Amino acid sequence: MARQTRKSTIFDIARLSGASPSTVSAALGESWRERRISEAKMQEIRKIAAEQGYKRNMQARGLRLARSGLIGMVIPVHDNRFFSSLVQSFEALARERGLVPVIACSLREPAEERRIVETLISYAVDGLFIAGATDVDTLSRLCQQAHLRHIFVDLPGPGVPSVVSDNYGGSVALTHKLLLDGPPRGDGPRDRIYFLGGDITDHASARRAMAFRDVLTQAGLPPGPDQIIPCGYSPRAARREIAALCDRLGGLPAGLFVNSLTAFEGVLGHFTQLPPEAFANSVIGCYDYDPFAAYLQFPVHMVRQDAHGLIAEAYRLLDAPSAGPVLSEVAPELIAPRTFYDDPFADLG
Amino acid sequence: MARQTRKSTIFDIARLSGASPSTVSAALGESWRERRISEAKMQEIRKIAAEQGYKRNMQARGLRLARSGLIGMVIPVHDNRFFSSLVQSFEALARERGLVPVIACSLREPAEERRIVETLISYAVDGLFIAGATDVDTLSRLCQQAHLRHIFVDLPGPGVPSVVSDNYGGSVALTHKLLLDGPPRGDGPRDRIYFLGGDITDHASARRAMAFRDVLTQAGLPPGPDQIIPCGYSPRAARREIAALCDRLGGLPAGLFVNSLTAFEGVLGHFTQLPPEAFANSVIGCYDYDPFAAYLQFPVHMVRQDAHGLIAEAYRLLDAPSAGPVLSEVAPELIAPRTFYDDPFADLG
DNA sequence: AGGTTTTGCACAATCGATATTGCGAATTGA
DNA sequence: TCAATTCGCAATATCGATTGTGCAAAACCT
Repeated sequence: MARQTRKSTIFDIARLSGASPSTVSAALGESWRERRISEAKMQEIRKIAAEQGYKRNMQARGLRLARSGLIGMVIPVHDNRFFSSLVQSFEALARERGLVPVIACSLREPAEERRIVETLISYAVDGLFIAGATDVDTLSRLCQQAHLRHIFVDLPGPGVPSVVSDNYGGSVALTHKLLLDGPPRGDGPRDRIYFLGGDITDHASARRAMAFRDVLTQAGLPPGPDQIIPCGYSPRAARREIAALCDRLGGLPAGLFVNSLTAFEGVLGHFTQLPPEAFANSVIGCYDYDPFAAYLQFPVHMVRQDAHGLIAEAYRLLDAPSAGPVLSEVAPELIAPRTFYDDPFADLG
Repeated sequence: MARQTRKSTIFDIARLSGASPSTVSAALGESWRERRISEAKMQEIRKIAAEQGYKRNMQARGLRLARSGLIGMVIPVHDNRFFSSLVQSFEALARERGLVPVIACSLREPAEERRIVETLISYAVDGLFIAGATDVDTLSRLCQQAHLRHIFVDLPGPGVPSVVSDNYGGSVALTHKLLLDGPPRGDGPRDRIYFLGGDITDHASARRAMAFRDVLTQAGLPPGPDQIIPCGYSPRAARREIAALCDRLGGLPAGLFVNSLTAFEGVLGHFTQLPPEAFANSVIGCYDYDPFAAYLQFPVHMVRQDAHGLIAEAYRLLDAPSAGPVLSEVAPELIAPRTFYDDPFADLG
């Protein structure tokens, strides 16, 4: 609390306590025992440090130790339930380990992803989680050059420990639901099920689309190429595409598999302009869960990815240098329409 | 790209280029001109550095310069549309300034808030945004001791630059809506409007509750003490309270003002167990906006806080050392039920 | 030509914390 | 009682980048 104009350093504490800087350093850290600082001295130094409001300079410490106490995470966007849930768990577990989380979002821009990773390397982060990255190869190369332990989440990296959802399994379950819950179908275009959103070149979307195709094919309803519309993750593009589709079909299709919450936002933007009865003969599903989206005017089947499980597994892989599988899959959960998932980790705000 | 086992430093680049470390430092930074490094040498050094995959050590740099290039933000939770929108804008604007955002969430725990701020001070962040903090006085004192520029967002700090929503105005508008859109009311308990959620001891909730009270009083319907239920921000508590209320009233009240998205999540948890017709004679409003919440089975009036505006204003105050008002208010926007707010800043994922 | 300024860079100090080493004094052992 | 440990701490080097200072050589001036 002392009235000082400069932040105090171990040298100030050393002067005030009559000890040497190295003793102060040891006394304030974990190592005072093995450095043979007497308990009395340790207590005294800590008392003075507390009085002075001393806080150790993590830059100096990090420079000396060649590590920072920071742990980084790259995500595409923040304001999306899936990614913000990932972040929420990432933070909690980081804090548990005494690490300080640094989160950056790339807006899915490869150049931005690169810059972020380079920056985090500059700050000597002790580990890096990369979620939903587009240019995984480059990022992984950067990290390896810097000897930085890193884990890919949601989208797997090349030969690098990765944790992803069981996208195939989740998509199989969701597609089944859409088939079974839908109205009895003939073979007109409006009787089909459509897959909308996502980028088919990324692993997650590719797996989901593959499952979608497989289930439909098995059911004797092999999808045509127009039934898969990977229009990216932008709400706007999704809105445009669903509007165009409804135009073509003269109404909603029998089933719609929306491949992300962001795309679903766009879809919703279109739906707001339709009368309630427009949904009567459609079943909607969305890969990813949002508690509000689960209770819309029309029933929505949702797939809830286990964000906490993904992150917990990612930390596990980060700790085990090379044990365990390179690609770890975590099962998602199919949430029935109008079901409130009572997330134990969400009851905190 | 060189095959090296250690991260390269300016000394390595110096050796390779035949220049001195100080020259390398200048050549790689902005100051090469004023330090009279010839353009040829500068180019040569940069080329070598690029080849070596050199990245400067921000800890060393930060230690020397007494600043870090980091900018911190404390929020209560991530997986909440309001805060994740704040974070999204915070990040974008930080990146624009060449700063690296460090975000930490406190789960509204005063002790955690303190630890976070202390930690960020240890890392010498160049500025700090504190959003939705509970123990503002302590946090502000910590920052002032460390000579750390800081701004309170959402909840104002004591005599410190703060940016908040016009909570009173927003609440007046929302309460009006609930009054006007509701069914014609008698004077039974189910004809009243209730205010649910939030912590009345914090500035935002207090202002909103005051506006709620004022509007009802002006309308000749002064609220009883039971009509304001500040049960905090936990979904679970809100769920419990709304269930209890419905029990007492024998159904939903004529109007419900839900004072945060997290509380609304809990309310929804209860609503999922009610039949659709239960909402027939009720009007629901929620302070804060979520695109999915805007399109639930029943109409919901929402107040969308201008997250981007709040953050932009906060950066402005952070830059202007003491100019401008200490408390800056940003107007929120009332969003009609089933309206899709097309956020230009959200169309990125 | 001889002095002055400018150019282009090297040297050394510095930021704050930590780990290794060293060195008296206290303690132990025989 | 004297050597051998052990104890408790101080000195010192180090992490990597930046900045003030110094010093030759080149350029300029009269």
